[in-house]
Amino acid sequence: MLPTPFDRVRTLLALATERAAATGLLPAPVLAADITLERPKEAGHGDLATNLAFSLAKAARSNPRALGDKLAALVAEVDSDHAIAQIEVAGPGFLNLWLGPVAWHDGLRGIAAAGDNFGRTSNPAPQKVLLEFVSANPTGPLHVGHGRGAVLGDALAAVLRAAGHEVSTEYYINNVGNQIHKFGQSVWFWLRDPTRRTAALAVWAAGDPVAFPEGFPAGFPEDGYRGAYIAQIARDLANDPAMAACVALPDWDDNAAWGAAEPENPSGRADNRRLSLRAWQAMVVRIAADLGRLGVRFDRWQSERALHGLDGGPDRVADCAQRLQRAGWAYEGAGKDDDDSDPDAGKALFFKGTREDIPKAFRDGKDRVIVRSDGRPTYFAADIAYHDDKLARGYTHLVNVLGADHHGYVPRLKGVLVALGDLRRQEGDPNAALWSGDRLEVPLVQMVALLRDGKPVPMGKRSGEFVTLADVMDEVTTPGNPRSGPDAVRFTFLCRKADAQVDFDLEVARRASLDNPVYYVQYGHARMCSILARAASVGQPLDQRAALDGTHLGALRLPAERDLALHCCEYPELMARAARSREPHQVAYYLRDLCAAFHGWYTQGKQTGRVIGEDPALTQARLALVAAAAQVVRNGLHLLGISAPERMAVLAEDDDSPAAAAAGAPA
RNA sequence: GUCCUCGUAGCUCAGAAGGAUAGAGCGUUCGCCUCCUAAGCGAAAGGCCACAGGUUCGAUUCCUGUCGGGGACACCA
Repeated sequence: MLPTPFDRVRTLLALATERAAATGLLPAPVLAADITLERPKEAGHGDLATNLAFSLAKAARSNPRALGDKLAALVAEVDSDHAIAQIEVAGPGFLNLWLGPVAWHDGLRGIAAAGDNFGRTSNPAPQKVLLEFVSANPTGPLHVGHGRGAVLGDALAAVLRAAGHEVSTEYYINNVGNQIHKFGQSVWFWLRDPTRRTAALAVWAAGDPVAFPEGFPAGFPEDGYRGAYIAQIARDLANDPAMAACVALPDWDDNAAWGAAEPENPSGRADNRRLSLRAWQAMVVRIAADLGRLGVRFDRWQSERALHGLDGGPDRVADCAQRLQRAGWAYEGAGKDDDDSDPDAGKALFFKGTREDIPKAFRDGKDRVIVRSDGRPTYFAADIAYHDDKLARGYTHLVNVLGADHHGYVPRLKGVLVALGDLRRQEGDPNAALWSGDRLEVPLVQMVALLRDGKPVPMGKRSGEFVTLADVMDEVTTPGNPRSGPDAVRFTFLCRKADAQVDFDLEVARRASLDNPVYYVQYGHARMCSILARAASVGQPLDQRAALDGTHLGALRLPAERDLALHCCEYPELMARAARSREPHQVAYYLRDLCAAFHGWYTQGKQTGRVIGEDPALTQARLALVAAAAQVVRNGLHLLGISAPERMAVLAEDDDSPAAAAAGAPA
């Protein structure tokens, strides 16, 4: 594979530092991978620039400019191919360099040769990453906030894979506990009263989710789930013969909150249990469908029930809790529920997350309960077992994409990894070093504020009224193009870094216009494709062979052409950066910038000569450049899970009717 | 109260392993299609990078504090 100009220059600079080290100018050479190279914003600063002389000046006991001069001379010595046409020391000590034709020509040839794989690099030190994201409770449909986490996680997985890491994705299903209990109970309420259910569904169908004239139906469980979807699940289950026995029961006891801790009543009433099971499974199916529509698929769905051994197999949650206690990381103690009223009550088991030997960044503010005084394990206990299992499976990096409202949970989880490491050391596990707080990274995803035409869309889970991810995709999809909705949702989320709050304006996302950046990039790709198609239709199709060989590239003379080529060649650089910082949004910004560079060159061509012209060599050279740009944009869009259309339908004219004009006029 | 996070152009946001004159879109103003998509391009205007200290050759970037926006502080998940 042909090196990109970036790789090539890095190699040369590294060679130069080797020579410098050999002559005693530097104490040690620099690795190519450690050299930062950038495309300067300023045209006069060369094609590429590096701050290498700054970073080495101190070690060389020299000043950056003097060192830069020497490095520049050494670079010229080692550059036998003339990949670098000119190199100069500028400003306080930057090395600015201009590329020789061979360097960027080879870059373009490399893109043609790599094709759909351009941007994927093999990594000398691949990380084994387990990426957990979404993991929303299966007690309700996904909303936009989940959608953001889904898009970010999915794009991050793609970026990491492209950068040569080994990635698995997982969704953790919290199918045990109080929330599942409430959820099942809520479904049960509607299931056993068909009359009221039908009436309620009619109210919802009428369009107003909270318009119950007499208030929400009496007897509905306190803190139950009040959404219409609950009644819909009940309706779907109503004809299931297995549910019949459940309907007649006087009260609700699914015991979903249990682990195996109470042998007297280990599993609740079978009929209720079956209902809960059906209900959350139905929800998981719906969640998976919504995610699938968004283009998000998981390698694995991890059931919390399985960790508890509720579906057979060992109870790994209890096992972890016991071992932590044995190792001195958990203790039985008194908490707030521990009063005099019930002397028989057991003691809760606390994880000692406040221990001084936990590094401060991973230390919790207080000890947390992992097994309640009644013997039921908490969510935290299950998560301990889950993360223990993740590391036991050999992953070197655990990445959990979490909503920012869960940030308080992070230190506790990292503290647990420290404890598990110590535990394994005590047990003599040779792999104990794999367990440590810094194995876990938690990119936090900020909230999404949903707007419609600049005004907030009210959301509130308690009232049962909230806008689902599916609703948003529906609203943002343009008729005739089912991909448009998911494309717009994905790109909108990827246009923000994760830890910034985002306003998602339904109107803007639906609009096929410039304030919707996905159209800008897709249009760029379509325009490139239509040029290539046009060339073929006028009898001058791109000569693939010549593009691979770089036969005609010498005909490209404009600075804008070299810039565009170089911009394309930067794609793998960008990918490595995005992977390292876990920031897929960088890809979205890169694509937008690349398209802007292309549009600029294209428009300039109306003066300086269009792509398809009289000179066959120049035409071929420009077509090769366009093809390379199209390849990169396509690869980037596909990486982000967004379609890259080859043509886009021309939009209808704006509505210039008097009514519209009047509406926009000042009053 | 403790902790986390964000404060960059009128608006929405990029940028930073410390580096050259801080960028883009929208909005405003002025230009550019006989043409392979004007869903585009060029230009102008718009900034004490919240504030105050510190670290050093150099800070919008790192550290500390202050002030603002958001969030978290359960035997919920």
